[in-house]
Amino acid sequence: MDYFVGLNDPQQEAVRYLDGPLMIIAGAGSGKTKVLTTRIAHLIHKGIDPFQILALTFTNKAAREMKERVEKILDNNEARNLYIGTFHSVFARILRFEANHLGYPNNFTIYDSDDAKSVLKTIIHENNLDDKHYKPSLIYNRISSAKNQLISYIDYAKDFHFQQEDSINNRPMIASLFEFYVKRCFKNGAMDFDDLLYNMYILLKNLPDILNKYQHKFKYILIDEFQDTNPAQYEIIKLLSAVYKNICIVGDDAQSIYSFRGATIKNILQFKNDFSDVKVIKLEQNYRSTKSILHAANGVIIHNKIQIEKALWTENEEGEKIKLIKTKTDNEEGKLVSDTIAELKLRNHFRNRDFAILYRTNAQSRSFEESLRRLNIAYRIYGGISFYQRKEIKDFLSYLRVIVNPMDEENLKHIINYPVRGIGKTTIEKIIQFSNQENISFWESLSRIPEIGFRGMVKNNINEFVLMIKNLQAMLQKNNAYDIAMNMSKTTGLLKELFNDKSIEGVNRYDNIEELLNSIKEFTETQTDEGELQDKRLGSYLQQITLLTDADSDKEDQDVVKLMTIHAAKGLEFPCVFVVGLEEGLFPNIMATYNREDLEEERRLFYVAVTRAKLKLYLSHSNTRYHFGNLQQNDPSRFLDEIPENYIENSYASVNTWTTNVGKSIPKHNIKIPSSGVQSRMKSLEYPLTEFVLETNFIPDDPVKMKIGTEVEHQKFGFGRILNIEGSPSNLVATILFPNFGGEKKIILGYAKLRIIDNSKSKDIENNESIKRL
DNA sequence: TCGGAAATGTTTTTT
DNA sequence: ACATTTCCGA
Repeated sequence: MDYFVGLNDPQQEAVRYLDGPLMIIAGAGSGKTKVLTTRIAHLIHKGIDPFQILALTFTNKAAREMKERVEKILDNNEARNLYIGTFHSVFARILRFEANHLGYPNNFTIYDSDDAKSVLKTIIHENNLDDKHYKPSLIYNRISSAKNQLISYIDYAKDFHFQQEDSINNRPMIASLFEFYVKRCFKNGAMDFDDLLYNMYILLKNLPDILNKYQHKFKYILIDEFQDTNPAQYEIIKLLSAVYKNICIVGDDAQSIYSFRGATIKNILQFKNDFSDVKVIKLEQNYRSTKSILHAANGVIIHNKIQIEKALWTENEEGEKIKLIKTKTDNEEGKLVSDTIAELKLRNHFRNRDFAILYRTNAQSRSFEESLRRLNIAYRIYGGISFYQRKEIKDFLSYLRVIVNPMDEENLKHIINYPVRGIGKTTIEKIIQFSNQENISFWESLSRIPEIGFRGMVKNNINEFVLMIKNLQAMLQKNNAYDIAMNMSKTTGLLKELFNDKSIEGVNRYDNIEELLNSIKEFTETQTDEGELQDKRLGSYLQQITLLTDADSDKEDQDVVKLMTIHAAKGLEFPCVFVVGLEEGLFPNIMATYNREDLEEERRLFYVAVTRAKLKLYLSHSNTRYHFGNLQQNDPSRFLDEIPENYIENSYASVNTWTTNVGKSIPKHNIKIPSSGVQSRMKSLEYPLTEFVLETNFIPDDPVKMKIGTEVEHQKFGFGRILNIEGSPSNLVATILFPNFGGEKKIILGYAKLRIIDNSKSKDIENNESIKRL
């Protein structure tokens, strides 16, 4: 067959080996997508019905691409019938169909993590617990991690490790909150992301008929990015593949970077033991990167202890050495990277789309945005707050969700008084009380207004609201998603409310809603594939929309520089890559430096970053960086030292701003008139040394006077004691213990706003020049 | 009960 | 630094 042309031997073998368990260890850039798609095409060519092929990917985008590529190879419509999607979207589809077996409505709502946290917040308050101690996000993470290990709230309460941890942290109520949360979600007819996996497992595990049905439906199963699956996903896969055992997993343990989401590298290491006669094929030839880049990557990953043995190699050119960019500040880092992009465009005729800037945390995008904008270079940031998380979009979708599933109390409460219609807090409280008392849902209570005792305006307002929702619900059967959304936006006054807001943000919000309406229209009008549900209704729309991410709305052909986290860059490749912020504490992130497992994952993350590059790779780090509005000093990342020296070029630095005259170029007293916010933050601090006196003019002392042991005061951190001073005379760095502000901090004395408090407290007004300047 | 001011939290990564 | 939440006065 001609689709074998261009495949190397192991790739061909991986495509041809159709029956029985197959594990493909596919190094970075080894053509694994090509193998997967060709394999699917080959299966279909061999007569396997596409309806019987299930392929699970990590992102919707990967799924879409895979389908397109199979279509291209086969050059017919057969690929349309494939079951390709993410774990979450495929399972959501199945659950939507089978929901009744679990006692859920078919139109169940999917809660994203914001929805889930907001439900948790309510529950925490209902239990009279402090949400400072029982932080919703923390509770959510605990519950999520339990569900990803298929641990129910009952098991959780008995689980030794969870209980021990909770008790050490003095949070004994988590198990109980877990129970409340699960029951509330169920009552609301809602599943969170983890439920899509957990409930899928329960469905298969507890209902043999259904298990049997899907086991036979999916005769051939393929799983991409297997190293990033969690135990729940793996157990489901084991169940589904138990009859035919035609399971093909593709993964690379060196690229496992999602353990924080419950993924475990154990799955890939365990696969060989869990299935018998596993065929293992390694794809070790890299087609993506230059020798320099690949060798550098290999040189780094070798520092990890836990890994499957493999030797990645390439026939590509040697290429240029990797370039190291050093800067003084984070802004300069942005500037230098942008300048380099501009220069490369000019000299080497690269286009914007050839560049990617990859960072560890979303917060790092700012300086690059600014500098790119200054040079008029088009860019796009991926991740961060996605379109669907915007307030106006959430409000809008809340309405649609309530129409589809009025049992969803969370969304119902969200919209009942928006736009304002005179149903206030106390009214809602009363309704909640009534529903608890009668053991009915919030929505059901709304139809029994006289019994609660509402009369007059309140009664009318509620009745009007209920009638409006009911009218919209009446459309559900006959009308498509767009018709209902359009109708809703008019009858609820939502569109009008936004239209009347003529502020810049208001106009923006209106535009966003328009865009959303357009996307709904598109959803109802596009011809779906036969394999998909031919379901243009609102419920179907809502279920898929929650599972979309930023990357999924990518307009492929835009000529823009791409900015994203390394996590988001997984699976992608770019001619020129900048990996930025390579500093201790940031990357490896401070949170990941406490044990070997986390550090190794961090190193794998770096490996992923490096292997995104095809031709040119730049690594940058900055001496100082703002964090929470404070200047911090960071050492270069240890990962930089791990790159073999002969592949990296150290000389690429902004020498003029870096090595020389650090002290001279910076004003000695970098004084800011304290903002009121800072003052009030100080007020709440208590420190035994001295009573804090509120001051409007905070004049720092000359750092020269500060010694180890000196007691100082910082505008934000409060009082502290200098534990250590190091560095060159022009660039002294002090380690200071701030008992009331999280302990030790490293502070550059040249920049710091510190006042000596054990000598004098004199308010020196003479230095006012620098105040005027600011 | 609303809007502005003050206080507080956030930054590790995401389906 | 920025966003969100809470506080407070009219």
